[in-house]
Amino acid sequence: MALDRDAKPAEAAQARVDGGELLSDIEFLLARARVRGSASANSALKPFGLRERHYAALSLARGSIAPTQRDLAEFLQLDPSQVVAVIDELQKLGLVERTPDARDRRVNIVTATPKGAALYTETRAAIAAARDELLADLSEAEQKTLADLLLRLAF
Amino acid sequence: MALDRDAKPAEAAQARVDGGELLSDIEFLLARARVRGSASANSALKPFGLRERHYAALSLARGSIAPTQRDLAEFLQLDPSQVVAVIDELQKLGLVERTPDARDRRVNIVTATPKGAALYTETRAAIAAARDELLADLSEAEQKTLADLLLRLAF
DNA sequence: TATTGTTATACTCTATAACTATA
DNA sequence: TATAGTTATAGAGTATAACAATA
Repeated sequence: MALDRDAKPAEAAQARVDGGELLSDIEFLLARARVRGSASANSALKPFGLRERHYAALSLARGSIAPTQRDLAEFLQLDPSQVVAVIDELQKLGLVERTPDARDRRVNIVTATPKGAALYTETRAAIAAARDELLADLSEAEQKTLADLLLRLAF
Repeated sequence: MALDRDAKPAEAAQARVDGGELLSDIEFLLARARVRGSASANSALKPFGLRERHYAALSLARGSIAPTQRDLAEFLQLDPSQVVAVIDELQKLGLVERTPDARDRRVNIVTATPKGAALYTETRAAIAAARDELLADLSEAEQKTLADLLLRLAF
């Protein structure tokens, strides 16, 4: 048996490992925080049969400006071919529609159906509820600060 | 030709798409910021033939407490089988060594070689240089605040 | 000739289960 | 019986190239 090597997994590694420099390494922290964020959102979305990317695409599709698939690819940082798959699935579920642009028939404009808009509202609430737990250690003000800083970093 | 649909890709999507609610969605922002962070770090590491996970493992291996592979798995949130692959590669490059623990011969303790420690210093500087560009829009104080908040979110 | 959406393909990342050697 | 490391495998996620329809 190891001497100081038998504690609970989660905290153990932190106590046992010299994380030193990594713990102030913003890329490492971003990667780790994002894993927690994705897990939180995806777990909230699971009952609805959706994942993060579907939620994000649905959110944009029900916005005030109906996006093209190209717009979705750019904004969501997905390859156009990945957008095809996401929209295929959302369409199969009756949550969005593809409408060819009358002015340029190569273009598909993606809009949420009423069903899609309604489900978006539900899923948004589910994600927000999970988020409360995710961000429990941060005050409201800190959450706001974090979101602001991330927004400036993300774009 | 589209009317308001012809601008440059990057800014275009932001102007053209109603990102509204997503832009205050911390999970979405984390995912996007993390893509930028990983791209920055991986691109800095490319000349050295390493990727983020190798860098992180090397960082821990040259710390004051030599980790076991299990420790690395927990701290880096990698599956033990993935740690095998990472350490295999680092070992093949002569950057780390596996030493069986005398007290428990199942356990491998991972330590950086002098060559590994030296390369770590180099790669760390390369990542820091890339980071300056990544975080150019944030002041020093803001960078510090972001790192602190992420640390609390990440653990 | 260039662009949108699509299909196909491959490569990385992640998750799971089963095996071995040790305990 | 349980654990550390290993192997194998399958599933997501991501990146690239080529194609059809349209501009």
